[in-house]
Amino acid sequence: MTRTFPSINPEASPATDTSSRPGSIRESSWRDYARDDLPPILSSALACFMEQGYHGTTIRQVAARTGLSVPGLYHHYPSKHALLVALMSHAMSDLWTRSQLAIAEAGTSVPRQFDLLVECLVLFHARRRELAFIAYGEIRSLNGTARSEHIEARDRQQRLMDSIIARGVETGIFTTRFPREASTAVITMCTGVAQWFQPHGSLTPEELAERYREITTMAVGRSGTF
Amino acid sequence: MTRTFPSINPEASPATDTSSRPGSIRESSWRDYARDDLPPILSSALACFMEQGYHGTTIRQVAARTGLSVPGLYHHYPSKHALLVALMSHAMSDLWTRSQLAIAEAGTSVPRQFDLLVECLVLFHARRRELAFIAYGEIRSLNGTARSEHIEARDRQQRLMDSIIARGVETGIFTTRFPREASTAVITMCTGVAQWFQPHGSLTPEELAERYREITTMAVGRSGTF
DNA sequence: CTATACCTACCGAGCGATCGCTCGGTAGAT
DNA sequence: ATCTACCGAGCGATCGCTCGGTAGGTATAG
Repeated sequence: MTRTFPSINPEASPATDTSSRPGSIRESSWRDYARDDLPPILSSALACFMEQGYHGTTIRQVAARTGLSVPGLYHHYPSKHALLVALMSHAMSDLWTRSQLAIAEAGTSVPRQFDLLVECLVLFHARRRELAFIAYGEIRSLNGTARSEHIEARDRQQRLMDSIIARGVETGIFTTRFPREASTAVITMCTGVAQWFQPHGSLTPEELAERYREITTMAVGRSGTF
Repeated sequence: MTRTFPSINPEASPATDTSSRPGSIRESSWRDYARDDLPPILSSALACFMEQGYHGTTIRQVAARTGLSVPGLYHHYPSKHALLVALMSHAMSDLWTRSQLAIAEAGTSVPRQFDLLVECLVLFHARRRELAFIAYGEIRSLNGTARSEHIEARDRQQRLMDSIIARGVETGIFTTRFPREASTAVITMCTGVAQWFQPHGSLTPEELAERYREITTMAVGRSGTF
């Protein structure tokens, strides 16, 4: 029943190596969005889901976009639902990995943890806009265990922000009277970026992250100078 | 071609009159969500769209939920798409009407306009949670002119907040360095309420509106005392 | 007062199209 | 001989929608 389906070669480009650049021995990898490692079929599925939603997309459209026949597609994924699950879990695990790296880089300073987590969230939802859009908009299209696992991953992400803000309020660094709602508001702001950000707009993801860092900082009421 | 389709009687309940209560001659109507005037068919469609999305919902499900046959439903609405259009335009015009009433009540004070608009937005997205959820999540399911009209209505809502924050920054009442992004952030926060608010949770819509008023006030950097 | 006409508000049955998915293959590499 | 990586054809189910009705109310003519 539980067959393993191989995935199409995730483009093993041997030429460009962005991990080591002259001048910097080790960049923070959670800021790096140079390579998009989505296999071709998932990339096609993502494009279709963006345009028409999960239920509005047919398996034939995904196959045609990839240059495959319908049985050719089913050789790689057992069902239409599996395409959505693969996209969703990829999105949530990628965001979780980046978030943990960002917080690790921040060390023990709570305001710095807050700053880097906001930066991480904004960068992800701007750079992986389509993936994040689907991950937050198609939850109700998930069935069974995949749905509860996705919601658990989302709640875990929320608790990360909750705990940072709660610690900031305890130590008097953040002055907001409503830590829980402020956390929800900050998370909503950052994930909402995926719903309006335009890659060719006037702001780069990095510029937006800096502005959102300042706005969210004011929202939680950080004491001291800016 | 353009037949007019009548709507099912929007419940003419003659008994309860909530508009005039003892002690207050005229309440602000934009805060009143006592009566939900959605016709039965649209109410069924909304429930189905919430559970499975527009494309995931069949016309037979909507009909069965209303207690009608399929042709019976088509007597009232010419197509499945028309159900979505009716829900969308109802949501946007209701929100627009309430927003204008809120700002009118605020008078010429910019901070008060900001406060009441935030309160109006939070109340709407908490009290009309399902309607707002569909209105922001099913835009891509809209076709033709309905889509562009909906987007125009959404942009008009955004400009309302933009102009208030811009005036606040000009007069020095708001100190944010990024009025445009702060406006987007505030709108995203408030509309995002529809994605997580639970009617039977620990906060009433009114309590949440008050907390969000304070959080958004800090986000735009209002000068002076709180 | 009745007869006919016309209206709204529905429904049983079903049409053509399309859906997710599968069967039974083929081509090439190992 | 066996594996991966596909494909042409098509199956049963379901989709949005429609055809040709019926039941009951109201309006007008005789």
